[in-house]
Amino acid sequence: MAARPKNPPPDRRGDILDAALRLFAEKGYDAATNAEIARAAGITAAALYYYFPSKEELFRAAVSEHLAQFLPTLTNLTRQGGPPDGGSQEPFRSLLQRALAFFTGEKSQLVLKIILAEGPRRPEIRQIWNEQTAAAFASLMPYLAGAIADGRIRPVDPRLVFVLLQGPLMSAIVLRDLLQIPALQELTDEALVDAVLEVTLPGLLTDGR
Amino acid sequence: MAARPKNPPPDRRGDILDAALRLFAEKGYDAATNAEIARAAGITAAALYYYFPSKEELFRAAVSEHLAQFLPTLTNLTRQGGPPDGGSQEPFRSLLQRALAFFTGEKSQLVLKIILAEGPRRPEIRQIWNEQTAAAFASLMPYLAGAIADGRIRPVDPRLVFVLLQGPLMSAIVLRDLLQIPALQELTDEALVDAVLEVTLPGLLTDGR
DNA sequence: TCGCTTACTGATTGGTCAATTAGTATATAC
DNA sequence: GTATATACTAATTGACCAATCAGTAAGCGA
Repeated sequence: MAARPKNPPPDRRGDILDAALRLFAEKGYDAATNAEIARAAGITAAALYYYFPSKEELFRAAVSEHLAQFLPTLTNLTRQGGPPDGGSQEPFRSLLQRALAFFTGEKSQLVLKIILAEGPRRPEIRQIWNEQTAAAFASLMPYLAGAIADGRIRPVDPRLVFVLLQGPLMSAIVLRDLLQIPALQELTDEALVDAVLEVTLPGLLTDGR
Repeated sequence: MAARPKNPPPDRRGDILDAALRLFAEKGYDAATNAEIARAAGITAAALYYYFPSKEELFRAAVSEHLAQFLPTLTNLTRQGGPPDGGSQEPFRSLLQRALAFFTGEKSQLVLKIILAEGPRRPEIRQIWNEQTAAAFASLMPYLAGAIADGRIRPVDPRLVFVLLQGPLMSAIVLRDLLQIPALQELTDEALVDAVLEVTLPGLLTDGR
């Protein structure tokens, strides 16, 4: 009977998007029902259709708008901590630390679960991912290319540099955190970053190790 | 009306498992229907229940038995190509090449899609993955630990060595192949392996670069 | 205070799907 | 050549779920 709520929450739409992101990540698109999402957001299933035209659109909005929230953090990864300076690993330590801290964050992990689960089978999800991360990628490539042009890091394809540095972080996030492989549980973020800095990075810097 | 088939295929169960793996990978567990799987296997949906007690059990069997097929290949990765010998990158080149070739294989990618999609939300899938890959992991760790004990590679936690070498491969498989990020499409397996050998590996070998 | 808009709820519908059941043609054992 | 087990099919059932719809209480501008 209660139609319009007496003390309305300030951001119902945001609440729905948050609930949807969590449930889509935890149970998958099909297994997460409108009723569950609505209940988690404090409304009924029918009310979802007041804010979104379909479950599909709600899904896309949840992924897209949460990814958009990450954009400033991602593009700022290369802007803070200073430029790579002659042979020093400090700017890279800062970059890797903040990148890893970001991707192990709770919200990020929810988004990553969805991207890994639905991305490979949904072109529109891949497109959202590509559009939203393109800016971050586009700021990282000149950062690396510039360091190469200045002779601070060896002339290696910046995309390879990216994969070499980011790969170990991704491996830890997927294997340790998402798949919870027992043998990797004791790996700390610090040890991982240190290892990349001590093992991989020297192979990239022009002054060797 | 046609009940028992006139010329029965030799491995109906295997056909079902193959069809199930493909459809579960392409569409996800919920979106892949019994009817589709059955049709792809050349039978009706009801006949699935002659071979498997439920859709869940079929799913588990498809993942588990296909993973089991990979086991010999995975454990042999460290046995072929020779042991890591003094400062040479050759054994590692062979190891990385074969590992990457394996994981970019068609069947492997189907399994990987399922593991990445369902693993994070299903403990039983993580368990199957852990059980089946534990043997490969258990053969890799002494391989690396032995090389450390012999002083051929630097004393770095073998789990970190694993993550540093495997991470870039995983990054390529996930970002380039599964998420099809445009900027990474031109990355070849060869260039990737070369980069790991030239950049990351020298940081691990005792004689430096 | 009236009328309109906003922000919902409860009930219903149509469709889909996993699972069950009863039946049947083929092969195999004796 | 009959009996029994094997390997299925067609049809049905029950449950669930996305989406729709009619209604309704609260805010709001004139």
